[in-house]
Amino acid sequence: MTVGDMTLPRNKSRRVTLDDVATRARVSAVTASRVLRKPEMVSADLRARVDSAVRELAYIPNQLASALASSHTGRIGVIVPSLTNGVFGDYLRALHDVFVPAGFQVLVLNSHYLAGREEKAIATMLGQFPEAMILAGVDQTPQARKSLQQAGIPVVQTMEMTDDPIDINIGLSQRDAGYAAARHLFDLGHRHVGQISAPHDARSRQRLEGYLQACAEFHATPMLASTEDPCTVSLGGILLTELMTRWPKVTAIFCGNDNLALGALFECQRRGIRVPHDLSIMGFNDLEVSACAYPSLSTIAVPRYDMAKCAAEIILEITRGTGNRPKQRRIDLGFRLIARDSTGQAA
Amino acid sequence: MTVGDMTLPRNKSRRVTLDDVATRARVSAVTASRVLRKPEMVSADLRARVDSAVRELAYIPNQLASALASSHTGRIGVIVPSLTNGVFGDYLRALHDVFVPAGFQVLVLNSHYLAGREEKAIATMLGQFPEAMILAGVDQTPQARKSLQQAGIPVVQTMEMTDDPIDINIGLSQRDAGYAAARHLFDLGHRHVGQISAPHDARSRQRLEGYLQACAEFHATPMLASTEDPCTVSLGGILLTELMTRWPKVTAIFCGNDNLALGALFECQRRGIRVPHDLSIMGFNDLEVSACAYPSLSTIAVPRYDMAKCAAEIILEITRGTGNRPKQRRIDLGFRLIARDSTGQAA
DNA sequence: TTGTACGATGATAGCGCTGTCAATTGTTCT
DNA sequence: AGAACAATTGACAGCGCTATCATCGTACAA
Repeated sequence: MTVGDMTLPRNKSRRVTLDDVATRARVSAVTASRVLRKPEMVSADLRARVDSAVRELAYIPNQLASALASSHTGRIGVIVPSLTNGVFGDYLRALHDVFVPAGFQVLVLNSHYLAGREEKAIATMLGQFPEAMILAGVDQTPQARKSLQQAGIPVVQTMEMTDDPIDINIGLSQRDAGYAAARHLFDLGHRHVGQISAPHDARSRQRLEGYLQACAEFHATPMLASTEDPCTVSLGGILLTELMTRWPKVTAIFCGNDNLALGALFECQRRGIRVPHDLSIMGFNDLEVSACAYPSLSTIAVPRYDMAKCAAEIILEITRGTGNRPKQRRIDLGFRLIARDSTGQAA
Repeated sequence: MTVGDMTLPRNKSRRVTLDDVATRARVSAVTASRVLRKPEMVSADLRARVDSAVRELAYIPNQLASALASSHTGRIGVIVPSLTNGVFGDYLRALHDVFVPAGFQVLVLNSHYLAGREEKAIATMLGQFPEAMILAGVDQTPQARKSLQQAGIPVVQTMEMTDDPIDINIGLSQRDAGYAAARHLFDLGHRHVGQISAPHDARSRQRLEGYLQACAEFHATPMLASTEDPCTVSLGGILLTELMTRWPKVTAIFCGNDNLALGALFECQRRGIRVPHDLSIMGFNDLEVSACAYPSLSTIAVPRYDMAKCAAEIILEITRGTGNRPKQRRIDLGFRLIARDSTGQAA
């Protein structure tokens, strides 16, 4: 039997453990552990030995054991209503950009725009002992709120504002943004302004309220088409048709989001409705596609990257820093109206 | 001191543990554990006592400790190159549809189309001790392959086919699909067929090869425009411009994916190029938007939902069933060509 | 030389839970 | 009545890792 054999894992079917690495590097398990966590505390010689043992054995640390022993999971729990919605792409990217370099792991769960699913997702997530939680929206169930508060970790609610945050709240006023979108159309001289939406979440409804407020201010009749179906691009076309059938005089339309706007735009092309000459189309979210559509879509840009980045940085500050919390618990990051070619002066 | 005090967690700042529950219910920790995992093994009396203790203390099991002790995490590791790409929406949905009802938890990590990131993601994931891994693509690094093989868990590579799977392979021939797409254009009589792509992954390159094969068969000159930039809709417009500047005679174009096709379509609208009269556009993936674009986009539909579902079901069979593996390690689920309005006969 | 300080390394004891098997009880059968 | 058995319950020993403190050696001041 060679030395090489001796230092191989004794049990072929067993996973490689830290002890295997330590044995092979002829150091103690503690030292091997230190090489992985605080290399500067170990001499160059041993560090090299351990490093090569790790490589040779293709050792992968057992994070379960590590987390259990250190009561430090290095996990951040994130719950979003949808993974595929372009909005959350930038949002998750920002979280990764901040957390991954800081040595944290981002765990994402999807609530599918359902409060019940969100509550379950929160419970599941808490069972993993995340060091902080980031949520989209502010309408968690009472049960979920209670669990989150008991967990004793930083909790950031994002995407919209609330007067009563669980912990920290970073977002924007969806109502104001909806108002601004509608207002943009009224300011262009339109008096027959419709709205289409697929309101799964409170945020869609708040944007709708903003629209209604603008209608009231301009003494205009609200003209709505909406559905409970999940939001898709083709739905934009369907809702547009529905709206224009009911209110043929519509000259401008505010779409609950850019996907609906895109669907509406295609439907206009299909039906020979010129945009913006015959109909102005306003979107919401400023997805990447909106800028290059033809005509390019006017929309509202929400600071989704910055929102998530801000949330992440605050959590980092609390978690690893001196544990000091931000001065203010509520941060409004605002929004930007982006007027492009799909909206124009009323005839 | 009352009995109530005695049964509260001794340390206020500590999280409630199984021992706290057991103490309060006046049973042993093992029994408390059984009530949670195999209630039928415990008498009704004790079960009730433990249940109420759990509720009163708002006990949340520590999954870390549980997993460490039982070496059964109930987790499925999934690594996708992108979360926002519409393709992976259906894919992840299928995985959830199968795994969540079966009591598994789906952990998703994003490799951002980078082999290095994928290797890291695989390592991270394996550190969580998943009971199976599902990967997109077949081009894992040698190091990653080694780790996966050592892990001794089912590994399913999806989205494309390989002759040398790590374990199980479910997908389709991207090359054949690319060939079919290009062939569709040649069959319509086009002889100047271009291709635009943003080939991050091997799959894009294989589709490109399929295109090149079709070109060779029809004695046509390959006309390519591609970039290393991340794929966006607007990129479709940019690449189309590049292609048509270089080869003005192009009458048909095969786009590496539907996003590029959409961008190309908008660019055509912008420049007054009629689709399909002046230019036929062929996409790939059959995203939701493709069917309702104007004109609707011809494309290749890949069985992304079925692929993931099939992978999930095989894993379930192996993991919980008698451990028997599928008869064949390689499963080709094929693809479908969907001819819509964006492709037409050559003039 | 002796003592002190400090950096590097190791021994030990859990983290919270579950697998295993032993102990206890009650039940049924001969 | 006693044996055999099943149904419950508990004691114990880890899972793989890290926090903590003890130990060792070396360098430096006294």
